[in-house]
Amino acid sequence: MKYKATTIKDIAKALNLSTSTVSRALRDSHEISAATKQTVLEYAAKLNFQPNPIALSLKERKSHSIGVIVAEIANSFFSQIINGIESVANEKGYTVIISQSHENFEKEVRTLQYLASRSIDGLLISVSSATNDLQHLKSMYQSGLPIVFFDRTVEEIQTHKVMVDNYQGAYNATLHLLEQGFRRIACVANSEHLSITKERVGGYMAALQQYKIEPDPTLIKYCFHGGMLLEEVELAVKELLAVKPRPTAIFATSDKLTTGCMRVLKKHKIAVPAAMALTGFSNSELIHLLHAPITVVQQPAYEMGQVATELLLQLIESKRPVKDFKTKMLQTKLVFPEK
Amino acid sequence: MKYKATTIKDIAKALNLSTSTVSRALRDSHEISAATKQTVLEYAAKLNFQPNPIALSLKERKSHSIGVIVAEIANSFFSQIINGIESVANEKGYTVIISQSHENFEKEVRTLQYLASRSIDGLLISVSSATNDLQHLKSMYQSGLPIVFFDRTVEEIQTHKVMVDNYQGAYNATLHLLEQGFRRIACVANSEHLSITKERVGGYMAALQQYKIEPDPTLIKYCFHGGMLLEEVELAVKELLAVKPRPTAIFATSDKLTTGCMRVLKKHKIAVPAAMALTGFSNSELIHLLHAPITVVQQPAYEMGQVATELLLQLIESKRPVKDFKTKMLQTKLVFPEK
DNA sequence: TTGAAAGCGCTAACAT
DNA sequence: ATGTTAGCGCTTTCAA
Repeated sequence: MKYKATTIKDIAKALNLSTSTVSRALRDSHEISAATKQTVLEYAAKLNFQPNPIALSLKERKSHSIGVIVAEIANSFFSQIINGIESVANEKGYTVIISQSHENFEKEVRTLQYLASRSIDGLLISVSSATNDLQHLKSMYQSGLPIVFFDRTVEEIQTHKVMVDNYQGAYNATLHLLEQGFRRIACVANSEHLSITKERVGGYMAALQQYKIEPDPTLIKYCFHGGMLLEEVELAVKELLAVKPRPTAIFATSDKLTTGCMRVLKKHKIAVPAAMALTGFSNSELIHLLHAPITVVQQPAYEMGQVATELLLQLIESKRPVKDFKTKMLQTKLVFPEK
Repeated sequence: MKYKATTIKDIAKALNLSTSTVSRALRDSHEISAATKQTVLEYAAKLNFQPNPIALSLKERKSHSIGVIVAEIANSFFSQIINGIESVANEKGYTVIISQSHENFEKEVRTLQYLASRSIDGLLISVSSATNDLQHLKSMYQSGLPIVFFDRTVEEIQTHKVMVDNYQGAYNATLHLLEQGFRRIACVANSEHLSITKERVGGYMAALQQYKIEPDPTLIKYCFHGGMLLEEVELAVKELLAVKPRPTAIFATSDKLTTGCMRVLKKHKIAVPAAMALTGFSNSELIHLLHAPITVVQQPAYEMGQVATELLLQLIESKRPVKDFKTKMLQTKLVFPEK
């Protein structure tokens, strides 16, 4: 029951030309007379002719689509990144296919296979918190799929990468707590596998050391599912509350963990910041409306999406194999509560 | 620099068969010997053969992709709907292409054209708050594109529709305010064009009338941009605050408006609910963490996405033109603050 | 300057 | 049961 679009053939027939001539006219070739070109163009415009992208793809062996894998789109940070990705991709004529790993390794592998089966021309990925084995990405990469990592990058694969200065962001946030007088500062971190976790925990520890405080391993809790399961955050916070002497502040290394901690603290009726201060990474637009106004590390998510996409399209459209890979590092911003 | 995938031809050559035989083996045709089928299947599996979806699309004149247009993905309500859409679509082998109108009419028109140019097999849409003219949708529909409307539907186009019982949801929320003793209840509504606006304002008025309160038109404010511009919400709230006697409660008809009102009230240091009660539609997962715990009308967004997609795929895959169109109405839930 | 023909990967009607 | 061929819509040699 689908409408049959006009093809180059229809135009050729109507104008008594060959399909190649019509094609040339539309592609603005030089080997064609101005008059013929004119006729074809006018007729095509009248019929609102649109070249069939699928036929084009088949011919060019390019789908003009790129795949994106994030943990979940219902997360301000990722949805802002996606907006940045789309702004660049659409402008360059690429379709964006968005998939979610839900912080699940098997889902990530399956979703990558799915994207590959849809013939994506390239991939943008922020790996899931459960991803440790990189075989699925390595084999795709080796078979020629251009990949750009953003946010959560991986060491083992040599390609373009875009992230924020996680170390500095975490350092700033922790320093802010220290400057406010907190000394027992705990850290609720994402999965230990992730690049961002190592970098952010590193920044946290550096700030402590700056204040001559020896980082206490019992104050660092890792959440394998990145906060997708509230229970794991609850467990982490509970354990922290049991540590003696009790920590007085928490630094959470991701959006989901920041709001997760908030949720748990509220549930246990622990006032923020009176009984427990809280700060963390977050790009939520509702952050200033939360019952406890907290300071957060904000990432230039939109920009990160744009930069990553530009790099990917460069890879895709490059004639020769690219060997010079860039790692772009953007700056975070410490955002204080609106008074 | 893209990897060249194995094709049916490669297999045929290697096995000394014709492409049609290989094709038949892979498609599990009956007109083929078990032995040959076996050989082909094994070889194909070894090479990890994946049929080229683009070639298939060209052949079948189907892209196996569906377009989705929502106001913005960085909105819990919509991202939950998208999750529902993807769950059904992917299972049935369809790719979902997500686009955002950002509540802008021109963007919606452009994005629809873009989707059409990508040969989508069908469209799921919640129209933008700025959409009044439906020509773009009508002409697509008339030329044969299957469309299912969800959330914000339109009267003029006869097709499947999925939404919640907006009237009842609004009625319940307003009634809740009335039961708490509020009598001067204002309404901050979305664009007047939208189906959801009419229905929700209708439910709001019905609840008032139930309490023998004559709805006061000066207490109803419409936001053309659906709250995308905080200024319009601020203006609405300011105007409401100037009305004498001043309203004591606000019912907001959408997610963006509910949080928008909250933001404005906070900015103007108006305590919620002491100085102004607030309730409204919202699917935000952070709603219970807000500084003022509010009651909200929650929609079964995930389910809405699933139902809409099932209906759309039905339309797409139907052999004969469908004439019997369904309008599915789901129920909302009034969610109270966690104590 | 234009047309004819091949080919991208696959399926299916038509031979054999 | 298997092969040959045409064709989906388009671009691009190669001929004229």
